Amino acid sequence: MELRLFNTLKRQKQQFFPIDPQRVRLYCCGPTVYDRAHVGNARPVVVFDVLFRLLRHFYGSQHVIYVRNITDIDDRIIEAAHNNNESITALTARTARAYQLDMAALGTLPPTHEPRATEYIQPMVDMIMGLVDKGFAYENQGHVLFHVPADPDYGCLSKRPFEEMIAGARVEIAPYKKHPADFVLWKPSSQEQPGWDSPWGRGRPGWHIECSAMAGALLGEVFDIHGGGLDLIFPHHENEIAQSRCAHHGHAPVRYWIHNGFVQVNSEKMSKSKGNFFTVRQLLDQGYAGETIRLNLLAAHYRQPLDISSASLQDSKQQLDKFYLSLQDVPYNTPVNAQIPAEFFEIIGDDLNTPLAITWIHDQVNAIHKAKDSAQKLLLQVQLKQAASLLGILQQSPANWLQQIGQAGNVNSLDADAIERFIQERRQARLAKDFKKADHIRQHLENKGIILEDNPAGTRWRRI
RNA sequence: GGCCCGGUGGCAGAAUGGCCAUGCAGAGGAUUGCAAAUCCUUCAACGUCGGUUCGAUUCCGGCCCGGGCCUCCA
Repeated sequence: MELRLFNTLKRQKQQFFPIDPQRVRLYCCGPTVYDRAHVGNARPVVVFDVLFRLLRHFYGSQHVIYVRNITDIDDRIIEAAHNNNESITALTARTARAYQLDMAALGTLPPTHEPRATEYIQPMVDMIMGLVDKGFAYENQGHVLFHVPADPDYGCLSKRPFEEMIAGARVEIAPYKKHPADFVLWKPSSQEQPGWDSPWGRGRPGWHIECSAMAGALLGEVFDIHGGGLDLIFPHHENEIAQSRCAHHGHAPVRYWIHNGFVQVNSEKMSKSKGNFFTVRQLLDQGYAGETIRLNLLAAHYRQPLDISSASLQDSKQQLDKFYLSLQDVPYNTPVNAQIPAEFFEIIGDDLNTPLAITWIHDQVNAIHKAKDSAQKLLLQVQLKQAASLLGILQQSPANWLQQIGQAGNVNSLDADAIERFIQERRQARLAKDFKKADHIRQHLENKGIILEDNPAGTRWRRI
């Protein structure tokens, strides 16, 4: 399989070659755990999960190392803990756990490593010391700053001309900065603020250094793929590159940078600061299955903006219903020699074209319905499940989806036993040619969100 | 002010220099005791003005509109 990825560094698609096929390494910027994750936060996680699955399939699951950090020290955390009247450790532990549960609900695999920033303070301090020693950073008034003009390659990712970046820009002017673009590696902490001892006194790390330190510690000085949202290109990833390169013998730390577009609400970026967000948990509580949310997040190409709404979620749910309907009655105990068709890899390998992959699924579903014999049908069904596993969907039993999980907003109307009793009653009525009664039962169940489907083998039910 | 994206049928959303995307919705039909599911047929789009070309939704340029980054942000 050929995997091509759009590399932000080059602004074009490039074929992916790992540095070491035995150790394919990727890093994704994880959450700052001060609050629940909203749907926009979930997009890169789901996109990266597809990439992770694809790489595991291709290189072998034990040969892919995926790191996603948890930022558990940050000024927003300090503030939120203060507002909640809660300790920082309690807040971050609670929020990190919620994050893991929310992402698991979306069907994402846990990353190989999930390092916490507070567990990597020493590597950060070491890295900062190295930068100071080499003349890329300086201390001033208890702050340690990265001196941007010292790095001639600064701007290689965001492609911002250095001078123009300053002109008219809203950069923070601080008295301790030599240059307006210099950014904080380490800052002093007051008595109330959390802090760690360092050569520059008690303090805490700046925002960007943690990713450099954790990626360096777990993946090495140079690794394969680094991703995150479009909004991280500047300044976060630009600064990360600068720090890592200058600390690590001038080697660019990452070969392929990939960035996802935003989840939008009414054509505007979903963001905490705008307040136009909803959390993954809220959608789950409204009865949308995690798999529905996941499919919705994969319905547009990852670099395109993606509007999410009750209509788009409903559309995704309906598609999953349709897919699962085609997978009913798969005799899974029958051994099948099936492989994912090459055309599917061509689609998904072309910069993760998930919308086209979903179209492929529709085609496959259509072929299943038209299959001439049961052996061919089974082959197509197994292929479908295998291909869908790379997208992280369609892995549960159709009955489970159609009667429970997929219809979570409707599971309380009638329980399965009651439905079965109605079906038996209707069967008797039909045998007696009492169609009026049979139709009455059908209508009664439909009013409760239960659809009955008669077929030669009997009657099947599902929720809608 | 600087830099960067995008504008496709009623909606969602891909690909593509010349012919069908696909899904939902709509119309008609097949099937069904009635349904559901499924199948078949069908309608319909490429912001705008120029340029390149035998031919452009697709390449180039201007314009209009929307979004984003430059401050925390996935």
